[in-house]
Amino acid sequence: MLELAILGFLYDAPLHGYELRKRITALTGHVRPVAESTLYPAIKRLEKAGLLARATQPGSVAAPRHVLTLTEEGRQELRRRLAEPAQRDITDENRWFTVLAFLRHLDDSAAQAAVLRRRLAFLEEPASFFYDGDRPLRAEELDDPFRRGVLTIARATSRAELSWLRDTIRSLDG
Amino acid sequence: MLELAILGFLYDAPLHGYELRKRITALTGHVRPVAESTLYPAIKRLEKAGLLARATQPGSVAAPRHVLTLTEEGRQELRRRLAEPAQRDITDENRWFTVLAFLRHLDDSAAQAAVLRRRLAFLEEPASFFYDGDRPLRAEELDDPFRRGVLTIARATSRAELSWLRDTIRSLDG
DNA sequence: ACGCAATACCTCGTAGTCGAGGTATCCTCT
DNA sequence: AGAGGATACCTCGACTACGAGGTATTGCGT
Repeated sequence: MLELAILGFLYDAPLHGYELRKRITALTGHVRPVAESTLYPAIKRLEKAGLLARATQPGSVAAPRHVLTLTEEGRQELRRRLAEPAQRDITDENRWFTVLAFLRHLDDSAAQAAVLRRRLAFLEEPASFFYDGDRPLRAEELDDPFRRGVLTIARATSRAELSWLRDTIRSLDG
Repeated sequence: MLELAILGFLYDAPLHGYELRKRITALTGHVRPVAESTLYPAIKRLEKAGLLARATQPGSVAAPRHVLTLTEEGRQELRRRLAEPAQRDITDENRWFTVLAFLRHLDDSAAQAAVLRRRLAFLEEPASFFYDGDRPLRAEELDDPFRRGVLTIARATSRAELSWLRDTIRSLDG
């Protein structure tokens, strides 16, 4: 998820690590903060894998900056990760939002629609958080107000997302 | 999050690992599956920390079961984790839902309301996923349909959750 | 002159997570 | 009789992530 965000932000323009960190913090930081000690090793991983290159620039403000640029492999890798997300990236909302934030970088609208359809299929599966044996429980059947809240919130999200997905898939297809 | 779920399920009744796994899979598995190789070490950690005890029972169906029971420290620890969740548990929806799933185990309704108020405060902060400099962008200002989707969905979730939170806090206070 | 915040990057140890694989029992279907 | 699936638990190596801490520069306020 972090690597996807790095690739996604660099796809638009070269950035140095510190700026990248600010963008990632803005994107997902209020929900899931990213420590510097997670970001810098991730950058090194991607560099080692040949997905990005760094150019040291004398510090415009303070310490020397390492300007990071995606290589052609890096650009391909982003498109590949967007076109074929892991199942995790489809089901986990945090990861899914990261995919959505960069999905415009897929230039093929059929490929974009295919990704949205995977999320649609996931949301259309009958799933609950709470079961009576194998039978999913509805909010109304729960005594616990907090568990009822979970289902109420999840249902509202699901409804909003389903209608957005259907609209967007229709407009990508048409 | 995993440890919280283990403590939460065992708070109600002793279970063996395999059954615990099924319950956790039902609770959060459709979003974020839990591998066995994550669960069993987690059980051992909790056992080593004195939060749970295991009793080997001759296998009723197959291999011998290790029935897991919370110790008094374990029960206290669950209540402590529920009463004072880490900020992560408040902001990350996956973790938050796990807190909610077991919040009924806090016997003090004022303490329950305090936890809900932390979530309320978090949701009431103005935050977006996308910024123009420091200014949070609204869905209408975005050209990108996918990013617009992120904001649309997040806004629907937030609205549903805020109204549920306010209602529930009111009924806990009253 | 001094401290402090912001910029910018880094290392280290620890801990959590995962996939792949292993072991063994019992039951059902063929 | 044998295969396969469910039950039930485990190890191992690799990777990712985190907090704590470190380094160095620039600029602002007092």
